[in-house]
Amino acid sequence: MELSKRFDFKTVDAKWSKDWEDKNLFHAKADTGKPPYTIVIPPPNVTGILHMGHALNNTLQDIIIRYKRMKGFEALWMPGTDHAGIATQNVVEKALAKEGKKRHDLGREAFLEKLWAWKKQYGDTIINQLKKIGASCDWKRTRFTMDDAYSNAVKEVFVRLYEKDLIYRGTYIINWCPRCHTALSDEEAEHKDTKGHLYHIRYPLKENPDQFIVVATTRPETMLGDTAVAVNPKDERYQNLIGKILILPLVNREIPIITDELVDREFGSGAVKVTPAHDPNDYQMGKRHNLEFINIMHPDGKINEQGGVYNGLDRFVARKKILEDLEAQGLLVKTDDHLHAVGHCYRCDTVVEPYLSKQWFVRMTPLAQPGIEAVKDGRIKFYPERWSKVYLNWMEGIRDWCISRQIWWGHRIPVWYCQDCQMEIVVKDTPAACPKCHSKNLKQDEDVLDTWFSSWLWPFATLGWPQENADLKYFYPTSSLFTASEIIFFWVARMIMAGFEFRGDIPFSDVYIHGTVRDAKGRKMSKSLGNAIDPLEIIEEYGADALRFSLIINSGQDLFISKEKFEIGRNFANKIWNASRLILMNAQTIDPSFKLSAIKNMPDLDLPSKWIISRLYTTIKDVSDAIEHYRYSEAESLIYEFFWNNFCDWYLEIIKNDWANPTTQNIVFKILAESLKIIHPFMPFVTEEIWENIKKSGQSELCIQPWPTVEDNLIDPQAEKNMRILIEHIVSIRNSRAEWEIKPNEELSCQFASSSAAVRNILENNIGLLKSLAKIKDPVILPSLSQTQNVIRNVFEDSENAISLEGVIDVEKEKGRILKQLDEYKKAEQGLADRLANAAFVEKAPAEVVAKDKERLQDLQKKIEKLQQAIKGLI
RNA sequence: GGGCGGUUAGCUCAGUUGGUAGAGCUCUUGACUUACAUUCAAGCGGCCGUAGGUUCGAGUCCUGCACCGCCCACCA
Repeated sequence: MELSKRFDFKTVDAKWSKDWEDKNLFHAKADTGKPPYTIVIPPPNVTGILHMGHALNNTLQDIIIRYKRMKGFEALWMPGTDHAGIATQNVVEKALAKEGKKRHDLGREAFLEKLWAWKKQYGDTIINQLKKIGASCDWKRTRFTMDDAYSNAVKEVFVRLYEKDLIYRGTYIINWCPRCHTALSDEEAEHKDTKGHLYHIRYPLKENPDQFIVVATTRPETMLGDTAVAVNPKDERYQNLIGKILILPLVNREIPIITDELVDREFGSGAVKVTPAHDPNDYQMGKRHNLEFINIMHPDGKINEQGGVYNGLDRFVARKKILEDLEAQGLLVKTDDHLHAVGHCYRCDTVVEPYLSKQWFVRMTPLAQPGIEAVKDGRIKFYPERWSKVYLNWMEGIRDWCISRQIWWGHRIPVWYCQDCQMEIVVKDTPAACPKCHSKNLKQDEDVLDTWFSSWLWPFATLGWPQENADLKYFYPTSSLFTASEIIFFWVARMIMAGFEFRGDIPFSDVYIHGTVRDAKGRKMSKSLGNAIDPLEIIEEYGADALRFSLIINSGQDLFISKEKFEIGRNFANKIWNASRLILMNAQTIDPSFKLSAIKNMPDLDLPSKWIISRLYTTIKDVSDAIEHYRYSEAESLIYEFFWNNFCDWYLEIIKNDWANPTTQNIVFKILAESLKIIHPFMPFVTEEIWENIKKSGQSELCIQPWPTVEDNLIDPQAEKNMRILIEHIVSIRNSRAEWEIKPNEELSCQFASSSAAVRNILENNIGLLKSLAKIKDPVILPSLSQTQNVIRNVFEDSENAISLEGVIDVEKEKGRILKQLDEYKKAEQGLADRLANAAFVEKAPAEVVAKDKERLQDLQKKIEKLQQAIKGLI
């Protein structure tokens, strides 16, 4: 048994990915008798490759699913990908554009073929990348949101909601992306603060063209569609103008001055131009006042024939031209700088246009109700808890969801229109004839559904719904969901609604919201900014374990990542590897039946062994607890501290000369084995590889080993405390050695001085350890400098090797240090004394606290006394 | 305009029921001690953003303020 000199993660990672998959170790079956634990992956888009956010997201899921698997759950992690409607269509269109083609050149069918080819390629790439980071998904179950079975679920849902009158079709103002040529939901329009201008424009009165009303607008081009001007009914300034007719400049349309509560008297001029077809507020006003709705734009954002001379101009070109024309006519009063929120397409960043069009909507208010209650009463919990507030705010003010998209890649809306009687037929499968007039002249709706209209079914559609099969019954509801905060509205909230609507229950009980991965400057990582660190590059250079460990240890809140941050993971993997090498080199006679619990209470077991065993189980306990509470970075810190600082830096050093002892070998070996188990969820590859070399013959892979159980008698707080005292003294001896340069062959007598008999006892019982680790023949315990002086004087006084203390100690430096320390002690002493003199404190504070303070005070006084002596000795 | 998060060592961050501040990196000093230089030993370095309040005692609880960041929102 021997490990190679270096941890060769490249071959090791690939080897275990393959082994786990070949042996089907992550396949979960229904009704195994074990309790189920289920996670569904947030399906990555098939647009491209995995980024750092995916690496984080999937590592978090992998940690808990590996943990639960080892804990004895039937752990299912459902993998898959999302067709990501607009996003994917956009990237394929871009690729097509390079060939100088547009999607309409190909036609719908041929274009969709291209998309499926793309999906095949990138879907596979993404799955492979997930495997590379070590994701222990049930790969045989890999789903895609446009699989046949999945599409069936989508259609089922559409029909059901339609039949309950929760889906309707209507003409409303929606967010329109002129570049993607499609409607967007409210969530898909990202509002960004944008520097713009507020233009003040004169609209002349019909009865007297020399009289004006001034309106303020940020989008002057929309005036082509104005059908009124509104003022607040209480605005004194405009009382005499209400009801009068204006002549709309450039267009010469007659429009009335109306009143509406919506108008803010303070803003701008207090008069608003009303464009019912191009602004959501104006739309409301238009409805209220029965105004005309004039659509002035083509779907691509160019002005249409309603725009008169501006016909054919792009909206922004038209804006410029209109301003010039108004200026020329003396109608542009002034232009102010103005910061305002402008909606942008979340997929292509084009400025969205509020646009009047006929779309399909889902009525959300009735769906939201059970989802609100479930979070309020704790059936669904958010981690961290504060996100539940964000969720509830959105749910309580929810608005109807525009679900139709004018693109080709997606689930086609299952609605047919009879061309003869205009009947609207909503059914899952293509109808043969119109049920009303029996016409066969039917035409399917051209649109597809919002990509989230399929994603919101993910937790149960992946398990086979609408069929009530064994998987669904066993694995659903799922256990936890891991995602980023950006996705709460798009996906989490809607999954909860779908869960209740179609399964009558929560879809998952815990929602863990992790931070966003940013660069060192705090900017979001993105391809366009060029600041993205590719997880695959990190894997290539440092290995997947290093990537995982480093990401998680930084994952408390948002992550500020630079390349150097991955060194900690690389170094830790290296440490684990080398410690294992050392152990395998030295531990040759292992008793397979050896148990730590059996020897733990052996009376002659040395303190360090008692200590490390206790530390191991304390760590196991704390790590388990941290994982259960979604405190992953804390779990890693605990592991790191235990394995590196306790096990490697202390225990392995302590037993350095004791390898021949079979008990030592057994202990070390067992501690390594148990450590590997708890490290495995975080760093699966390196631990699995080492396990391969230390496991008993016939034992299976580490990833399906049981999680270590903690028996309370394995934890020994007293041993941990004693060892801490010992370590403190060893450290102080090391330091003093460095100061006084005592040569190795010099004999020093051993003297213990400690305020506490218990401590002295510990030291005396471990004199051997003190000697070996302090690396001098007889160690000197240094409670104070003066005492040390005495020791040294006593030893060397009569000897010809006597050394002068002044010669080896920098007296001034030492004095300075002691004075500083003395000062601190005195301050602390004063504080404590004051407190103890305070009658209220002694009376009100818990007795133990008072007692502790008294003890501390005595301790301090002793220390001060010693230091004062030391100072005398120096002078 | 509303809501949320942050402000602790030069940097990145821990700090879980309030009890005299912790880690990693950086820097400085020492060690090539054959498991590991992706290492080991040690040192330097903090009135815990600011002003108040509660308390015997506040990084920790309450209030105001400042700065940074995020989310939501129909002031055109």
